[in-house]
Amino acid sequence: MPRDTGGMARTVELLWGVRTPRGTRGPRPGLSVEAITRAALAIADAEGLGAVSMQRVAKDLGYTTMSLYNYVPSKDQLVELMIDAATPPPPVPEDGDGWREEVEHWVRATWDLYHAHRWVLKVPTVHAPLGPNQMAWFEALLHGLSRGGLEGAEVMAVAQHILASARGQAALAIDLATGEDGATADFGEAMLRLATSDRFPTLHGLVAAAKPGGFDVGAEMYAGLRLGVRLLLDGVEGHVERAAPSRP
Amino acid sequence: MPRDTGGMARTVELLWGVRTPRGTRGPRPGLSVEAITRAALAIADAEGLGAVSMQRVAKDLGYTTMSLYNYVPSKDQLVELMIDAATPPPPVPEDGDGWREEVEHWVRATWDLYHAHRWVLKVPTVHAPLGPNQMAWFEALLHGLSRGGLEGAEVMAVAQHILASARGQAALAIDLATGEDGATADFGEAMLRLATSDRFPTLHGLVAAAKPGGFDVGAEMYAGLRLGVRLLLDGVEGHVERAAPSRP
DNA sequence: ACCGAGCAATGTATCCGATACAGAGTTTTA
DNA sequence: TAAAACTCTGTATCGGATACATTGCTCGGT
Repeated sequence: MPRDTGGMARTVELLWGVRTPRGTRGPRPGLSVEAITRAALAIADAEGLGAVSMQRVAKDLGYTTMSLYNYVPSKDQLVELMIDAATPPPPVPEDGDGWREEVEHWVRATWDLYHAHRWVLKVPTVHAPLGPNQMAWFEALLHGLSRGGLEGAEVMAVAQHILASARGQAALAIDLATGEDGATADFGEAMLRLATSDRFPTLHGLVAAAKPGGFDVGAEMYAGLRLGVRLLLDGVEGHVERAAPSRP
Repeated sequence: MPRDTGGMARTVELLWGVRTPRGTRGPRPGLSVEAITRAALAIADAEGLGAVSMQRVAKDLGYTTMSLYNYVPSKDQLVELMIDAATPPPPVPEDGDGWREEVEHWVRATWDLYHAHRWVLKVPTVHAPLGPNQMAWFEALLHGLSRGGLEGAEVMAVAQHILASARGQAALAIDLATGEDGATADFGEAMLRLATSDRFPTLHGLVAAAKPGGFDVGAEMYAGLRLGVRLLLDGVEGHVERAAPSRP
């Protein structure tokens, strides 16, 4: 259990660069939060989260391990920073797009984002988007959704719903595609052998039906995500119409 | 990076109790996979995943750390076992229930389940439900959904969608409620301060609107989850009707 | 009964990784 | 120009996972 190396206040400070204005004394700093974050991010992108250790980051930067602690209070915080740093500006909605298209583009972009930084999905603790970039990304989703006509709290609920789905599907897809954790390619085999028709009738049926021919897990799962989102948005439309039948 | 302590084959073996029939020789085993799993589970439930170490589990059982490795090839595998062990038999659909009710009950049960074992949401790598209990739980969802009239692959897609949402919402709710990782109660405050109306107009609006009065995060978020699921199921209904308008 | 194969438990040792702490050297400011 | 405020460094501690060698059962075959 990591100690209270600052709590949320500190995290936020770091994420938003509101660093307590350290005096102008002492030697010229050779490092910076940004440099450290960048280095860590590079490692994670290239070799996975497991390869990111304070020692490793420091070595890549040509400094001592402990020097990092002058800028970042703990590794957990560093990971926090990495996540935000991995998040680019959100997709810009195209001019003619309806709100549904805007949302669907967002979903696609999110899918791609997770694929570009698979390690993000391995970070255990997930909280609300705290950093500026994460927040901006989420804001983009809210923007699209809010055009759909939902009431305040509903927008938030549906947004979280979509975010969770995207994340979950991406995580699964990546896990199935990359045979990392031991959940490997021979997954279908095991499924078929284990999901016997007596104990798991529905599952068995589905797996058996899907069996014919190896298939592209990624594409398959993205299609699934897409379908889910579409159905959800259908539901949203219906809901909005029902609530406010006063529309031209 | 944990070595290949068995791969999925081994994992599955363990989860399903298909242990290679170890000869009948040698001293009477004092431990068992089940006992170890139970002990670990108890620790996690009581003190969180962070408190679970091989040393700790062994100590609780009154054995040496290394003796555990006679039964469980690695800690990762143990966690896998814990997750499956934490999953009880799925909710049984009540007789008069329509398929939507069945699904919604499932969602509720899942929500409760995650709350009963918060640590599960902190396990980084998530794969398809592999263990028998996990599989049974998922099967229950598939069962409900399949009654809705979706086509094979669609059932799977929507099921994963729902599972991901439930998991995501629960994770967030728990994270906000439990001030664990540093994301603490003063969350709303920070939100308001950071989500300025110029950079995050929509978010700002929503947060500001929701502000009046502290509120029950848990209830609030469950309502959100529920709404999302309902809208999704609305979408499913529409989709099914559209696809097969031939129904009494 | 007897012996050796096969296995359970132990104890010890290694190898990280995070992070506390105590200098040593560098600027700045009073 | 000395003290203050820092940045880096080096070293040390504290877990945690897990390899390995050892000890001592216990059973199956004689």
